[in-house]
Amino acid sequence: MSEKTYHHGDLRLALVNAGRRILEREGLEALTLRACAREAGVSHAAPQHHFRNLGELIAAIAASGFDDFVTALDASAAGAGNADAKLQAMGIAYVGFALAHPALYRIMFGIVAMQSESEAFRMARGRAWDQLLDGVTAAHGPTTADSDAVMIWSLVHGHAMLRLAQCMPGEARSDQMLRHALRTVSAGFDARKPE
Amino acid sequence: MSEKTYHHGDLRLALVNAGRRILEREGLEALTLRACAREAGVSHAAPQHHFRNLGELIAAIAASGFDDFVTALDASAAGAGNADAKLQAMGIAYVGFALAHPALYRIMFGIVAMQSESEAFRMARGRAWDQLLDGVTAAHGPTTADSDAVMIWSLVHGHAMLRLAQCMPGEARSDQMLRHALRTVSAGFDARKPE
DNA sequence: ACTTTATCTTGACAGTGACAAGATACGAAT
DNA sequence: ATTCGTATCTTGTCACTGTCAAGATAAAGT
Repeated sequence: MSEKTYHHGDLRLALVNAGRRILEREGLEALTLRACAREAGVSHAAPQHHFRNLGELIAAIAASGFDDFVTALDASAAGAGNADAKLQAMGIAYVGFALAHPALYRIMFGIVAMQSESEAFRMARGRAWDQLLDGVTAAHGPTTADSDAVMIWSLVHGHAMLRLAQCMPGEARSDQMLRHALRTVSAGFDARKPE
Repeated sequence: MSEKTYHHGDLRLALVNAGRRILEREGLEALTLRACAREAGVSHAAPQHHFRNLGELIAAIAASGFDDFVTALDASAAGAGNADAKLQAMGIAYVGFALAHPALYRIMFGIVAMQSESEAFRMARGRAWDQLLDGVTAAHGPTTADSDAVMIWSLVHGHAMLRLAQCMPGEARSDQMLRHALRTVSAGFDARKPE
């Protein structure tokens, strides 16, 4: 739909998708309002009526990214066995998503989206957090679930960011190092409650 | 020195310091070549002769940030008792530095500096990593020190980034959550080797 | 059918990074 | 000490950006 009419139909969505395409194809610095407008086939000022400024477009792209993110984590958890295996699988999938969509991932946790007041962005990000919290609760109980979830989130997020920043010594072994870290966390949780 | 002569004296350093001042005062998006030139009191094209492009200036600023970073971590470790306490103190100081200099910290781990080919940046970042590796080796032995160091780095880096992105549920308790995480990691390490 | 409103276009403006060409002053060689 | 080469800084320019304003077009409501 939305072919050559004067009114686009759903330009808002088209701009978000155009932005995501640009991100994958050319990276962060190529993501400009005008580039998105070009990619969507509209004039340079058309986005004004759907996003007050560049930050809001970026926030919308980030929200769209979080939707896919949650979907990917869900799928990985569904393919695993017990609760602990699900949590480990989510950790692997978390980093996998970041590595597969580096520019998008950076935007999802960047300042611009954060500083925007987009409610959709906050909701989408909140869903990701809830999903992680559920996974931790299922695997290690609700007692210190929020602290534990923050810890695991920190671990996988930090791991992903460091790899994106090419800080990792021994890039080849980094997948193995991630599994090592996830196992160690699990051991730390279990060591705490003798059970 | 370097008052009102035509030749500045050490414009390169002056630009880096100007950039850091702008970062602290106005944040990331205010950090432009022209703004640094203004802050240093030179014309808009003066930086060309010291940095080929904006990325190289940013890399130099990031390198300067890593220098201070290493100094701060060193100081925190010096103030702690045994090796494990030193490592914990470094973790706290790590996050503390990120929270105290959010814009600088983002640049230090951002794409722009990473994509630059600045050798000084890579060296400064390498020193930070070596310092962390030494701390882990001292506290938990050299057997899996690199994996363990990657894990701790991921944890504190992720924790810092998530707090900068205001992702933390319960901001008030996040310091406590950090200590919780550092203790859990330590417990995980110890649980692995029964000793 | 007419009006109102939302959407898109065209045009403009200041600010940016980068380049080129000219001005200035330091340093080295004579 | 003078001269010359060169590094440094300035001025001017260009394409590009985000944002605003005003006009054109089409959809929706009355």
